[in-house]
Amino acid sequence: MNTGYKTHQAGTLRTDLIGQTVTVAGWVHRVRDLGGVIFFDLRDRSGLIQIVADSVHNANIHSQASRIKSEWVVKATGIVSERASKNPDMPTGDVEIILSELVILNEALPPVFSVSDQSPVDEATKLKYRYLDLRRPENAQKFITRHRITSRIRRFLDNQGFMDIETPMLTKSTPEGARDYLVPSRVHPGKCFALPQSPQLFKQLLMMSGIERYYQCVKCFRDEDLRADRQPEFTQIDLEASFVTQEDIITLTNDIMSEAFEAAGITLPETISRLTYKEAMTRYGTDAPDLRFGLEHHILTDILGKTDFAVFQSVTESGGLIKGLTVPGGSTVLSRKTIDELTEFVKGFGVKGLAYIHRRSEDEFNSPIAKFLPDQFLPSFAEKMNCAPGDTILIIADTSHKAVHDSMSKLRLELARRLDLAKTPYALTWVIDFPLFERDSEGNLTSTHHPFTSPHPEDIHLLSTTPEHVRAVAYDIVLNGTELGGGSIRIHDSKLQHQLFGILGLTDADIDTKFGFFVDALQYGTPPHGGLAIGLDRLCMMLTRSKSIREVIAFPKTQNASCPLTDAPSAVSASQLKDLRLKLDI
RNA sequence: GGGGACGUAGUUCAGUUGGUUAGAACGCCUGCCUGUCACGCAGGAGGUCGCCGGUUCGAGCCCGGUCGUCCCCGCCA
Repeated sequence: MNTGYKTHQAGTLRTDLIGQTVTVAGWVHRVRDLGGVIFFDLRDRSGLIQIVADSVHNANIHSQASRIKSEWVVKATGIVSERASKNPDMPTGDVEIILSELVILNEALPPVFSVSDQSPVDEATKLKYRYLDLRRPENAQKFITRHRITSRIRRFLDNQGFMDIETPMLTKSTPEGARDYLVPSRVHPGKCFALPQSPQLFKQLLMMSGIERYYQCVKCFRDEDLRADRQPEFTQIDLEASFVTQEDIITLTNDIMSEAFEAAGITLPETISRLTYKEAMTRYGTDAPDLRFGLEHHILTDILGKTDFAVFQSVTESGGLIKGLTVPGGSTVLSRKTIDELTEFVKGFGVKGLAYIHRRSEDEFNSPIAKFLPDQFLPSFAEKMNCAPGDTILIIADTSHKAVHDSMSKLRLELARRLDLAKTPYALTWVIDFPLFERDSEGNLTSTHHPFTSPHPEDIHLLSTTPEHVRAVAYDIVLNGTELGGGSIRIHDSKLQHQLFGILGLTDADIDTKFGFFVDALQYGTPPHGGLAIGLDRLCMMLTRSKSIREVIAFPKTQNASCPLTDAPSAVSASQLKDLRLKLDI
């Protein structure tokens, strides 16, 4: 980057430039004033270079350099020289610039917090001065990585024949799904646009438009509560293709993952495994399992339901579920206190308790429920559970299957965290064969994925009889227990789409108001099509080993969805409200 | 909507059972210092203990409320 201000990037200077005169420009990172000689590190996006001003060698330049302070913006010219004492910790540590000309481009207030070290800062302060926070090299590096990932994926999709097409940000509110961010229309008093939760309908319309392959790195908006991995506005790598099968999308996405991991300098796991939804729920209790460690669940309803333990009996008789898992080395690692803590932990997910069986040695077991179990039951049970001497079996039983899956899933993660079991840094898996529908809290059928997802061809005959048994051609990709992305093959037949809306309880009038334009379009020659969306922020978060999604978003929101830097959202003027014909009721 | 943690100097934190003048490190200011790289040394400035109210002879500390930040549950097709 050779510009009017600089001949070189600070972090790129090496011994091959010794003897050359260079000009660099950037921020004063850190000053070490020894009196007669001043060292400072100049920082630009590329890194740091040490600059030295010597009072004997050049008294004038030394006196100029004595003024500078942290975060001043300067332009420095001098000869690249080999250092007398090299610094092996710096990429540029073999050389330094002997300062011959210094231009102070801008002075700066002392930074509110240190840019030159990585000391923690309160989140609100950090975000209020995000431009200082982003100067920290470790933080800036995340955006360099994010940029590399994004541009690699774009280039890959370009090469695969995908076209980048923009879709509207001002669009129609859809009542299903997350809460919409609304934008009132001035021209249409009382009516609102919604910001898109995803470009779902538009990308399908693009397939109907004959585009065949579409992608976009696109902002999506959901007005729901935040989490460490959730922001109200986030970016998806959204793609859709015509004349494709589930297998095509999975293969393509595996290649995208390969590109992304490589761009981040991380070796992609050798295998990207596949689980059906049913397997995932049985073995891990969740549709987004973390496969970096074992601790697989076993379903024990049949085995333990017939024992004399009253809890297991009553749970089984009322159609409940019993699950267990084996903790290697548990009888030493899981103290009484730890088990009590874990019991409290699982109670938070709606179950009443946690049973344990320590296998102290080959045939010595220790468990409060042992007395309810038949003679000679434990050794064979332990074999079935892969419970070796020294291991522990943990068991949860409840009438609510969901509570058992939930609590066992969270227990599995908690155990892995406490015992540091995740030895593989990354584990990717596909989860396929999702159910097409699930029941909401009132018992009504709702779409698991979204209402445009194609039913599994083998299950279409079940639509009218037992819809909850219908599988969808829907697939999620899961990285370390986090859902990274998901998609489906869509319905391209308007009659089937109509039938599905009907099963979801939509009347013809509902369909017409909400999706009329879409159902219309389906009838004009829709190709078979399908696609997927990858959460780019989450992907970058995981590939940069960040603790929060905020670290890979340049200007993120706080947990209450506000921005300390701009103070958004903020009150608007009476005249703005008047233009929109809005009256506040607060 | 709910549960939990936190809020003290510019920054990060300590602050004992409620008791005289609230401390440390880094940063900042002044001076000294020619090979540092977290430079070093000496000195100095810097506080509405988030805010409001209460209890008390007395509150950074106890109680209530409120605001802010984080984590989680609900929510996120």
